[in-house]
Parts: sequence; C-alpha cells; structure tokens
Amino acid sequence: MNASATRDSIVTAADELFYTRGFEATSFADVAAVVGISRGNFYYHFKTKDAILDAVITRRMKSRDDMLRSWVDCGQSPKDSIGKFIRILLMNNEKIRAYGCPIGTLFTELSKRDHPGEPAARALFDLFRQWLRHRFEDLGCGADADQLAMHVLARSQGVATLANAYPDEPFLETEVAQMLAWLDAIAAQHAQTP
Amino acid sequence: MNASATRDSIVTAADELFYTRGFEATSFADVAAVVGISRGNFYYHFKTKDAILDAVITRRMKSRDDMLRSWVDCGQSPKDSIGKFIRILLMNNEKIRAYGCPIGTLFTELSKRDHPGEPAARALFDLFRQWLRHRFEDLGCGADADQLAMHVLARSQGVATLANAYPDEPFLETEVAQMLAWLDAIAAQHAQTP
DNA sequence: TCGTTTTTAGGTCATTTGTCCTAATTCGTC
DNA sequence: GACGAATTAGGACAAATGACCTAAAAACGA
Repeated sequence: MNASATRDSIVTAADELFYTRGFEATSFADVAAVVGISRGNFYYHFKTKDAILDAVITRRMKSRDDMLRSWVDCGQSPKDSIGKFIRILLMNNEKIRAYGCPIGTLFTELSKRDHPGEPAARALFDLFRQWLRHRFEDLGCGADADQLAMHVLARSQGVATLANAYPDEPFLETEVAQMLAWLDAIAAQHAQTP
Repeated sequence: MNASATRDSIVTAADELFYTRGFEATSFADVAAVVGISRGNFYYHFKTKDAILDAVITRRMKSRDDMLRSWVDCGQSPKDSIGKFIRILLMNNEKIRAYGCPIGTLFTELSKRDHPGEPAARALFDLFRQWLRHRFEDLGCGADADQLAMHVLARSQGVATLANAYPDEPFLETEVAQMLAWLDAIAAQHAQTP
C-alpha cells in the first residue's frame, strides 16, 4: 500500500480511538490492530506516541477549519452560521452522548497530564473561538464579540459534558433550543441598534 | 497511628492526586509517597486501586453533601443558595483554572474508560442536580426546576472547562456575573407569578 | 534486476498492579 | 508491666502492558 495512505489510515484510526477511549488509554497495539498492520510498521510511520497525537490534532484542525469555512463561503447570514455551530451538538448527538466533545475531552486529558500537546489542543478551541468571534462581529456585536464567542463555547462544552453524564435524557435537545433562542435575542437586539 | 487516621490520610492524598493528575495517571506509589507510608502498609488498607477510588468518591460525596446542607440549614433564601452554588466557581478559582472541575473531569475520565466507578461519579452530579432542583422548586419554578438545575450544572461545567483552557483570562468572573444576573431574572420572573 | 520503500515479526526495557512474606513497632486490654 | 492484636516497614516477585527499537522479508518502481 501507498505510504501516505497507510499513514492516513493510522491517523484516522487513532483519531477515532483517542476520541472514544482517550489518548492515554489507547496503545500502539490498539491502533495497529484497528488498521490491521504490525506494531513495527506503525513505528515506521510514527516514531513516538506524541507524533501520532500531533497528526491527529492537525487532522482535526483541518477538518473543523474546512467545515467552518464552508459555512461562511455558502453565504448565509452570521446568525445562521452561529446557529449551525450550535447545532453541531445535534448533528453529533449519539457520539456526544457516548463520548462527550472530542475537542473538550482531549484538551482536558492533555491538560491534566501537562502533556506537551496541550497547546495544540487549545488551538482547536482557538479555531472555534476566532470563528465565532468573527461571526458575532459580523452580527454587529463589536466589542462583545469575543465574550459572546466564549459564552457559546462554554455552553456547548457544558452541554456536551452533561449529555455524556445523562445520555438517556432529552437534555441536549432542550439546551440547544434554548441556545438558539438566546441567539435570536442577541441578533434581534443588535439588529435594532446597529 | 490509628488505622482509620492512616486510611483517612491516604484518601485525602488520593483525592488531591486524582484531581490534579487524574485517576489513571496516579499510581499507588504516588499516593504512598505523598502520605509517607510504605507500599506494604498501603495494601494493608486498600487492596485495589478501585477501592481507593470508591473511598475518594464517597469522601467527595460527603464533603459536597455537607456543604450543600449547610447552605440550606443556615436559612437563607433559595435564590441566595443557588447563588452560593454558582459562586463555587469563584471560590475555587485557582484550582479550577489549573485543573478544571473535580467532579466533571473525574466523570469524564471514568466514562471514557467504561470504568466501574462511573455510576458513583455520576452520583456526584446527581447530588448537585437534586439539590439545585429542590432550590428551584422552593423558588417556585415547579415543573421547570429539574431543567433549570441541569442548565446551571451545564453552564458551570462549561465555564470550568473553558477557564481551564484559558486560565489567564477574566472569563470565569465574567461568566459567573452573567449566571448570577440570569438567576436574578429567573427569581424575579417567578416572584411576580407564584 | 536493482535499489528504495514499505512491512513484518520479533525483542528490549521500564512501569504498574497486585500478591506475598517477614520482622518490627504500636496499641488496647487485662 | 504483659500479652495478643493491630499496624507498619520494606522488600521480593509475577504478570501484564506499553513505548520503543532492530533486522530481515516483501513489495514496488525505474
């Protein structure tokens, strides 16, 4: 098989395992088993576990960046863009209930261990934060834009955590509806005072 | 030393280490070193790592339960009680910035590994949830009480996570102020429609 | 075919949990 | 104080696991 194809399937498998089982709990052997290659081959592509983590974070970064860009490029209103972000929680409903937020849980794990990959994991938060801030600026929120961005991020994180703790309850849907209502209010408020 | 005193200091040390480093990352040797006892003595008190985890969760449960009860017993209004809960985030400011929420991060870690201690960790959430629900009921929120309780829990979790990711920003204080303002609005709303 | 790339099989080394043992020390009780 | 029970120290050791490494084989392209 092509080397970059093998490398890619390793990163794909690692991404999934880091999400569902956690970074530390996932071993070389686990990833190799999913991909169907030997541990030695694994080492051929990635010298250290941190190198795989880097690749996984880079992959997530690109994936999220592409997603966010597509929402802006398709030309919808800033409010609808932010609404789409909030609705990610609904889109990934089952996975969030089962494993929490892939960004949040990874950061929390790396932070607790003072892992060198922590800044890279924080950069994933930054990506969403900047994007949200720009959308709120487009909405006319000016100086409040960053604070609003952080607010949306925090509530999303909280909802993901609690949905993970209480997966059998309709809590996630309720909270998303409330966040969308809150967004309506913010948008209305800044529409009349431009 | 008294056996229960030794046991207690083990649980205290484990509680702190599980919080600051995480459960999996903390080894028997780590805890024994902090307490200043031998590994042999350690095994005299706790046969397995899961047994220490149980003891730590029980301890946290009792500590939080005592705290919540004291807030009700001192006879302040339900609104002020809920306010005190929200202000936990301020009280534990530095620790939350450094290590996140002790309840949330423990649950997330155990959940991700399908650890048998997961239900016990969820019970900690339940404790806060029930208490908040009762306070909102006292406030006259009736059927909405549980949903409001979950809302407060979720926002607190989200704030803790983001404050952990951005420890150098005044974000935590800002969000607490907003939550307290939100609480004011809820209380006012139910004061005029009893 | 030849040389490079890719893959495999296997092993090393360190760490951690958990078990077990012995001897010393402390403690409660008489 | 004496005695037995509880507690502690300090280790040896097995089993498991995971990160990391090497060398030979296989696949592949020119």
